[in-house]
Amino acid sequence: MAKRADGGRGEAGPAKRADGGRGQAGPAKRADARRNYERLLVAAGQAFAEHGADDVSLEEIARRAGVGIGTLYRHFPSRQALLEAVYADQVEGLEVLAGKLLTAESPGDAVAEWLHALVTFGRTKRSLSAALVEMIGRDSELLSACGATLRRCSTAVVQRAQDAGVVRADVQGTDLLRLTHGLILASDAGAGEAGQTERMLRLVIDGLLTGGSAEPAS
Amino acid sequence: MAKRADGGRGEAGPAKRADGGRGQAGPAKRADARRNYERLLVAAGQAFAEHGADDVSLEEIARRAGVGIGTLYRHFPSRQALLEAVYADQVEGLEVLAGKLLTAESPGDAVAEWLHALVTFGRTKRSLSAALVEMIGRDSELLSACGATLRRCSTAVVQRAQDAGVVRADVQGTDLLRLTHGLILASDAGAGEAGQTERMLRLVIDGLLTGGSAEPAS
DNA sequence: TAACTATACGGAGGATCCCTCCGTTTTGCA
DNA sequence: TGCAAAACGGAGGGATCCTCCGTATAGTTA
Repeated sequence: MAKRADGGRGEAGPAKRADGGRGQAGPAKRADARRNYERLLVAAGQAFAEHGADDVSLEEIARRAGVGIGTLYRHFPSRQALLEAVYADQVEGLEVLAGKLLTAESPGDAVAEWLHALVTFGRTKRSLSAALVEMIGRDSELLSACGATLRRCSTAVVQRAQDAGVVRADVQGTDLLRLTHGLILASDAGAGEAGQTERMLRLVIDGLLTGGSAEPAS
Repeated sequence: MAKRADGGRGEAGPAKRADGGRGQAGPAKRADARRNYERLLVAAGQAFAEHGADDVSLEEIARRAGVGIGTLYRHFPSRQALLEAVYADQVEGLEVLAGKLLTAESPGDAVAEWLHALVTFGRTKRSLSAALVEMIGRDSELLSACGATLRRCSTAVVQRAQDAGVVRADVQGTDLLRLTHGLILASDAGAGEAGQTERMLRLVIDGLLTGGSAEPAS
């Protein structure tokens, strides 16, 4: 537990937002730079999800991404920066997904899919959490901004399903965030076998649907 | 940010309680072993408090304690084990303090001193927290046992002050734990200058005292 | 299309760190 | 005093981190 990272006095600074590669300011990055940036983000996301954010060497991430270690460090000056970027990227991905779900055919299925996405995201986030805790307080603007985004998306998806009458009226968007959070904690505390969370998740979804509150399916 | 510790596949095991050196079972340790054990505990406690539990190399701790790295590893097979031992030791120290406070002259001052101790402890604990999080779920019996001890001590100290009529009756021992917890979070989130927590702490103490609830000192 | 330059790439290398292993030293006891 | 078990201590193998700088490439201009 609590592996990786040493070298110590690396300062790391406020991790200047890492800007990404997409848009915003800057003198426009070169094409290969943007490509490598994306590759690193993907590789890091996978690696973190598999081994935990603290048990992956940056050199392995660079290897997976097919770039040199120097390239990784140019894009992400510190492990923190990479962590933040992965986190922000995933939240952005969720935001995009929410956008699609808001125009999906079935608002009910949209909620289910949204929950699935939240759980998947939450699992990764949890593996990041130990490391993310470190940046709370220092750069918590990023975290709070991402939190706000998630709340907004979740509320919108739920709202639409409620308007369509398929989800109970007394459910709040933020409830989903809490539910998934608890669900993840529960499922990896209870030595859960695979599929365990899947079952619980379905249970939750059934509970959210209108009319499903009287008789729990035995 | 999430430094230290690597080497990877070190397993580390359930960190077999590290037993300490004082009493309990075992074929009685040799004098020098017990002495070095204590030195390491002290050195680790200081080092963790100064640089954070993840930013101190075990070799530095050994150096501070004036022992070889091998000795450190014999006493504490893993960083986790050392962390746990330091934590348990500090809780034990608090327990002893509480015992003394229960026979102190002024029950009111005792509460104040108890709060101070809790804050000091909490600060260290916070620096340990990132690492301790890792062991929650795996070996949470230690944590829950320590938590119970703290609650018990806190309740006793408060109770005595209430019996003496110097602390409001609607205060619970566990309130102090929550208060200090919140106070610490607040003080290192708000870029607090030194003395900031001191001020807040006095404020809290004033609030606990009987009769102090009417006019907040301007 | 060819030449040119700012930008990006890549990985060797120095500095730590972790943890094990084993020869040497110390302690407790007969 | 002599001895064996227990403890000490640090060298060394393996792995990471992060920097530095020569080389390759994308974009641009003639």
